[in-house]
Amino acid sequence: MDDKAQAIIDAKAKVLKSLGHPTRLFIVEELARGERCVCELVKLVGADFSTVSKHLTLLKNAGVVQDDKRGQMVYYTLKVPCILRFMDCIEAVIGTGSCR
Amino acid sequence: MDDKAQAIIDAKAKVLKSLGHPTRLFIVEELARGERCVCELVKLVGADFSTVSKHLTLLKNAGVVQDDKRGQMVYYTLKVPCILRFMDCIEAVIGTGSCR
DNA sequence: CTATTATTTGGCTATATTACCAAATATATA
DNA sequence: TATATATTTGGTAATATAGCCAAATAATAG
Repeated sequence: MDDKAQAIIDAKAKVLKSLGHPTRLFIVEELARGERCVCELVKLVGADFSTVSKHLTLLKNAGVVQDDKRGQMVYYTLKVPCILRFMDCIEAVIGTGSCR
Repeated sequence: MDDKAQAIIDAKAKVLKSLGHPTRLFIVEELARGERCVCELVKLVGADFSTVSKHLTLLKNAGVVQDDKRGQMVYYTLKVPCILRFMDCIEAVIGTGSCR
């Protein structure tokens, strides 16, 4: 397998891995219903603020969510709603395809 | 969140997590092309026999692949081909939905 | 039965992940 | 400015993961 193919596999795996944790998957499914601030997610998840924040950072780094700071709150939204339709969309997440 | 909802999230996360490793994702994509024995996958992956075997066991436990021993060889196949269309199919993987 | 091939399992080490607490930062309000 | 709220960052300990080697199993060939 060449470097490029390997890089694509790695990127896809990273996205999948980011979704492969109960808390993060829960967050993604919650965000599928609309944007949420960190504080709302903290309440829903029931974990420490810092824990939720780190999960969100990881999801952001994977390209799954994006944040928007308004005032003192940070609102997160699903960057790729199609992630709920999924494998079809992994290519789009990593920018090598389109999301239908 | 009640226990049942949590169990569903956990199961989905387990599937996603199983796919969230480059080697395992590679294996899944290779199996999408047809069944392969462990020895073939070992050659393709380029890792130790035991390493590949463990990845396969993990994928099997996640419900993503199934094995079939014929003679001295064990052939693996994708249990849910729709995993390549994906999120749509996660429900099917854990038996709570259908795969189109 | 012995040797060979295919695969899994056990053991071990290095690395990564997760979660919490405490501290730092940023913004808004009194 | 002092204070409160929202969030992130740093530190740390417990747990989980990944990969290799060696040994155990299973099936086949001779």
